[in-house]
Amino acid sequence: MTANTGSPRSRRERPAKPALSRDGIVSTAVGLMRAEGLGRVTMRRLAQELDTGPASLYVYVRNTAELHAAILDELLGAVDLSPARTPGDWRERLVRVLTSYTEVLFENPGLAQSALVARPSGQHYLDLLEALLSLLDEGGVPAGQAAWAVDLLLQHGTATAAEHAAGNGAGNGATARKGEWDAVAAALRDVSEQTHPRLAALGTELLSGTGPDRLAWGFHLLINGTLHTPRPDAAPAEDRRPAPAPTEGHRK
Amino acid sequence: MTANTGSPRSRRERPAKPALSRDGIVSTAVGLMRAEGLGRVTMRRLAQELDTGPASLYVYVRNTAELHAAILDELLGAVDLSPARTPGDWRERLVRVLTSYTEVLFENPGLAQSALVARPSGQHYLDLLEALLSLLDEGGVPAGQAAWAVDLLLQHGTATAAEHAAGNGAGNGATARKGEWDAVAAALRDVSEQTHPRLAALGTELLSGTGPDRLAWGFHLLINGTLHTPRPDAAPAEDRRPAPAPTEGHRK
DNA sequence: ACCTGAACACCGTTCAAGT
DNA sequence: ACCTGAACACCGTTCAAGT
Repeated sequence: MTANTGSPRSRRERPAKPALSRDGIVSTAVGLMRAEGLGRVTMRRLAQELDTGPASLYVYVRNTAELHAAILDELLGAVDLSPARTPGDWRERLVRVLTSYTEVLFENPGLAQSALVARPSGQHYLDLLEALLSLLDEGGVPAGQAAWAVDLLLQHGTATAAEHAAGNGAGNGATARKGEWDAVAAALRDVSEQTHPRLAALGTELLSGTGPDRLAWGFHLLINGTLHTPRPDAAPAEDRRPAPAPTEGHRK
Repeated sequence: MTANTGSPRSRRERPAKPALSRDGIVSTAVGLMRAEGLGRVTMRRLAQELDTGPASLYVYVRNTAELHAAILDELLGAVDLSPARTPGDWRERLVRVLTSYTEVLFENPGLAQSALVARPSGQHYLDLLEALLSLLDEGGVPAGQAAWAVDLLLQHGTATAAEHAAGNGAGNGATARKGEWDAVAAALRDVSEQTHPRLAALGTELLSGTGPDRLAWGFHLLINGTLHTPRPDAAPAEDRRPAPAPTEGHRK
């Protein structure tokens, strides 16, 4: 109801300068990112897009990190959570959700980098957490382990996506990364059998496998590890229940 | 022998401007970082420190990412690899090495952030890889799994350290992070039992535990997971050896 | 060759002042 | 209150020109 303020006199081209609001700023930021890449989503460029000065944005957003987190939460709306509610092997479904999450970040590795530092805390992020916890519960993972494991699972996806960032968005990505990759590959090739026997034996095995294969392997490894690793604070003996009675569907 | 060039006439204060070299640049960068934080290790500031213009640095360093990677490799010299060569439980020793790695990065979270994108490939990094592989081998982890697991283990340490970065080095860190953390905590507190039952049930359990406890738990989880997760490409049936004959010391 | 001055095209954030 | 012009204090990288 308080939406259409302002006079009917519009400013030339733009479809009437919209009033500033946090949501408006974030959604303009998302659009700008889709159009020009994260590297161009700066306070100054964003302000320009909103036809104002950079200082105005600071009324709604604390800093650039918070802006990035808000953008990310918006993007997380595209994560496919449906596997959490369909039948089938819970591990496979869990990996599907996590892969979807990672794919979203892969499209903007720069955001993944930000996500490690400034976590989102919006609606979509909470939905994602809930879906993951629900799948872990279905798999019979004890609640305490699940609570800590979610972080690890998301961390793996986030970090893997972040690894593909280079510079901050614009085109130079591929070239720069090739340089870095070759550096590691070259270092491994030139390694001495005397000083680094195991490295020499494994050779390029360290860099083998496709991205998706390694990502999925990592998720499976984390899931298996979770099932096999009780928390260090697993309650003092006196307070521990007899046997943590496996939840329905334990180990399938 | 080619070291002391230049005339004896020194420039006022500085102990005679040293000739530029990649090593000199990197070690000056390390010093600058120790003195003023990673946020001040910029091409311009570094050039100033070396008494030259920023353009000169590009003769020796491709870009800022490569500079950061070189700095990191230098710092990795401080990682304690001795547990790889002492007796005792291999898992504990493995975790000790990984913890030492993470601690080095914790002192400069900004570098951890860089490390995800621009991996080091220098001497110290190779030494670290060799030590980790040697411990995994001692634990009877099949070579293929070990080759992939190393990345995951280091990724966990790197990402955990990177999470503590804020801004890019200078003081504002603590304050900024507190804001972010509170945001997640607040979001979790206000979650609805109807829409997010599991989140509501777990509550602050998700954020429980000390940093070191969670870090170590993560490492143990990864190690356990590695032992329980064969690689997807584990060789076609025809080419597979009868039974991967456990290496010496399998499962201790 | 190796080195660099100067320029190009930008940044985040703050604050005093306006409406 | 909400908004902003202008300033402060910086950036990475390139390139033509010097030695």
